[in-house]
Amino acid sequence: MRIATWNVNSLKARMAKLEQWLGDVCPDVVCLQETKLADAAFPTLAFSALGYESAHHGNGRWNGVAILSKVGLEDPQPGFAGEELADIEECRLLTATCGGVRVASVYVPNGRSVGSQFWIAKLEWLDRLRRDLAESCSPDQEVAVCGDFNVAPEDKDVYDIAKFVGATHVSAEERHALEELRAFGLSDAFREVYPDTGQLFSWWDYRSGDFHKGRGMRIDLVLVTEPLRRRVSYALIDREARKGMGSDRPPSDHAPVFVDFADG
DNA sequence: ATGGTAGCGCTGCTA
Repeated sequence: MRIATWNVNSLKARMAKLEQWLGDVCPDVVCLQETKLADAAFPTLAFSALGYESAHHGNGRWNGVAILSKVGLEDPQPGFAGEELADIEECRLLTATCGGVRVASVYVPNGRSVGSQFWIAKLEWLDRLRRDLAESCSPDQEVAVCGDFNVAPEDKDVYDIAKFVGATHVSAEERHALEELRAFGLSDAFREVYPDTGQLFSWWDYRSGDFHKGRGMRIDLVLVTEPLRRRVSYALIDREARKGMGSDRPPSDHAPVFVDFADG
């Protein structure tokens, strides 16, 4: 089973690219972030025509998460368990069961700057995700938490840690919150395949030509429980998909990431 | 270089 995650930075702007990519890479399950769509505008039929069931959780201009699946999609849960849909202001979490795996598509708040109210809210959101996971499933189950975490787990996940002094995405508090989430029993599937390799990034700032200068961060993660960790057979950050499609519109600022799991 | 680009949508916010 191939599980992918991609922050598309507007599904409307990226749909043609995504359709091409789905055909090229054939993932079984895809977690999308930053669809920037309301549920009514989500292209369910287009994905259906490509063989994917889908679920979406979005309310328009910002955020928005989705899951596509070729292996079934059951019990979709928008937001945190028990959270009233009407109370959700920012659509950042969607969970569903796909081919026996409990899959979560997550879009962790950016945090903007260390110490800001938005950064504190980011830490609280990560803690809530940790609690939600602990209450709704077990580390013995097959669980994959995939998405844009807006945290680079280690120094080797940024192009030059010296450039990030005092910056968000690398602070001790953010990394601690991610570690606490992982303490549930989650492994960074990408690191099962590339345990030590640096300079492998999933996001580059649009500005200053950072992609072409190799100035990026690895913040898009596939976190899996032990029954899945044992079966990781391959992983890739698809940099090719971060490139444009020739003369038309720009690419997303994120590259898709996928992980392959051997049959259990 | 306290800049820069992209998306949404029409003003400036978010990233």
